[in-house]
Amino acid sequence: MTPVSSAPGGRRVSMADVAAHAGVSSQTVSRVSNDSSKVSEPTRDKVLQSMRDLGYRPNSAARALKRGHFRTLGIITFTMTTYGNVRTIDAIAQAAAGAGYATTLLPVRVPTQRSVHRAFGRLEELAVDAVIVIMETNLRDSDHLILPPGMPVVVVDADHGAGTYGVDADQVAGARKVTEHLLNLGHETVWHIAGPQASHAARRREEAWRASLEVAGRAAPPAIRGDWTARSGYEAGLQLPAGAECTAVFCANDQMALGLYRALRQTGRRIPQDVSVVGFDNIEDSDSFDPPLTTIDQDFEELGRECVEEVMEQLRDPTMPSRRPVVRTRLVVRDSTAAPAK
Amino acid sequence: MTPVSSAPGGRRVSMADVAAHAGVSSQTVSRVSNDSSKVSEPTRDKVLQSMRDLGYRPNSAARALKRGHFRTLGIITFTMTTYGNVRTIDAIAQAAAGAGYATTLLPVRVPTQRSVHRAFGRLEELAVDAVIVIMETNLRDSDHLILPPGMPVVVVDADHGAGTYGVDADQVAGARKVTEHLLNLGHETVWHIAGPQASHAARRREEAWRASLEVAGRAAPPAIRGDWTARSGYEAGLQLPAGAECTAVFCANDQMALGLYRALRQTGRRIPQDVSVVGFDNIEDSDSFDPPLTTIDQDFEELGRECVEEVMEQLRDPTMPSRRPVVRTRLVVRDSTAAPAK
DNA sequence: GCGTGCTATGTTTACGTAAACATTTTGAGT
DNA sequence: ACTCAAAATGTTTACGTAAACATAGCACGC
Repeated sequence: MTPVSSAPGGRRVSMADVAAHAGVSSQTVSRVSNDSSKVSEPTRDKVLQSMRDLGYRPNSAARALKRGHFRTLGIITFTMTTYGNVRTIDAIAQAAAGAGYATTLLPVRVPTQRSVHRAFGRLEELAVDAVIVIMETNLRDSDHLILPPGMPVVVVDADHGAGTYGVDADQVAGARKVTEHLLNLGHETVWHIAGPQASHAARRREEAWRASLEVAGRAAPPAIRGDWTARSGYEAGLQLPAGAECTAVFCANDQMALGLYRALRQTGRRIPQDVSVVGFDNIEDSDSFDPPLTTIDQDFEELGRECVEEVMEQLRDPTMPSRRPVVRTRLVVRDSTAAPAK
Repeated sequence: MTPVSSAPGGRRVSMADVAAHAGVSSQTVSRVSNDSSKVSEPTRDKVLQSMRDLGYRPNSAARALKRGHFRTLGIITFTMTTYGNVRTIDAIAQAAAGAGYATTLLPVRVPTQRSVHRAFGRLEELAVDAVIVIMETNLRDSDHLILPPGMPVVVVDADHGAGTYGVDADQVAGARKVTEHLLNLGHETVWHIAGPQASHAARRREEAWRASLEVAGRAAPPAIRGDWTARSGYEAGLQLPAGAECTAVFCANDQMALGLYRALRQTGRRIPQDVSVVGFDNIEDSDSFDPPLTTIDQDFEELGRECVEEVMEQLRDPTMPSRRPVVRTRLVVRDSTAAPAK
């Protein structure tokens, strides 16, 4: 028999339909559909058969209404074009799935006040138990996170005030490790190709780079600003001074480092003999750059796990303060860094 | 007054609570919450004020139950590590958002029979009106898409039988354009670094490459198989014969082309003077490869739009057959291809 | 002054599920 | 056979919303 999938009247098949078909009460159908304990073998089989016959599919809306939750997390994200965001989203989705939660994407195209408000407005409608915001980009002050009241929120990668839940990678330690690595190799100073002004991560990496140079008593050259893309890294690279003045460059991400590679080669400089290059992110491709790129590895899986962990914490007990975990970063030394030529 | 966010009894604030607080019926609250027409100005203000006072947030589950839909699409995806998948997911999410739909991710780690079944099982529970499956990887026959009955489905990037809804990029035309471009430049034949055996897209690109060579009466060298990663492209590149025997290589994606660049340079060959290289995908970075990569651009935005379009079609009228749209591909010629040395 | 028709609001009900409680059946122990 | 507990199943109800229907108020024309 092929499933009919719609009850008399054209409605979707409900428990009541299955119950009638199997000659039991709807509660028994419910039991089979859920615990499936406390139901005798023959009854269960009968009900399961009826479910198949009718093409029964539980109504998630009714379930959620009854249970009071969706087992679904929302992710507000401004872009999926940067590597870090994608990895973070993926990691969150995996971790959430592990905890039995699905993940709903709420893409916000441009971080203007209007679009953010609209997105957060739509959140009200969303079938979601909690929200993770991947900030990445600065909002103007007036846009400050106006979230639905009573909705647990975790913010990733943002300057957040006290009282909010947040998770972040240890950008500062990462940038410090880069700078120290290069100075230890004997470079006089380190140049920096920064990410966009609006990005929290970019700002923190830049500040940590500058601070590390200061601690070491070195003069910080002016930062050159890119926009995360390889193309902007290429253009930034063309602005670097030629000759011995610039022997080491720290790129705020690996993609810009790729662009920098091309700019350096085009202007006749070898990596690492003439210029050492370090990236940030450890994208999958970076070990196949030519030469393989020295970079900072961020543990996105852990970041995702921590996000989900924080959310779950908040769902369990909304009064609990955030642990505000910081995910470690790790220097991966490959072949793009070396001591400067004498 | 700060919102209380919970009604007497600890429950979330409901319409009834707002209604009581504002001294109106719950239906009036519903009207304000929805159309907001047919309500007098003073009443509306009163209700809105009560909503704010109590921190009212509509219950999406109850709404969905009443309305019969969630305005949410599900995406089943096997990996978010390949560029194409991410772009597709992003495009779908954007297109869905444009149509007023949210997007729920359902990541399936390994495409084994068990995990797929489990995921599709969880789908039953999912608060979703329809599903888009980004196949990408072959399932073993026994795993064939067992989806909940009555759930609209669109499959991307798969060999699908008749009767299903599907969308795909025109892999064949893309691969043909590549081969013809290289032959037209004067190359005797074209080598191929293929994607993994299990991938539909990889298989179709490989077949089209081989067919194009046949049509031109050229012998097809053995395909070298990679796994989409830059590292595998590097390793495949090391297996290419040295010398004039191999002057043109078509990589099944851009990342493998990046690895190939390194292998070629390492074995003393220049691009494009000694070897021409073509990729597939036109990833954002490929114009910053050194040299900028000739590749095939896939219009992922259109792919995403078409997916959503197909889903909407099916939601409107489940009996309608699929248009089975095919998204165009475009050859982007940059600096990695040239005529072979004489 | 009295229907007539409209607008604003209230009342009832149903959506599909599952908890809580009620009842029946089963079976083990005497 | 009879008691009693446990297991299996049934009945009632509530979850929060919104459609459908009902009613009250009010302006307007004759």
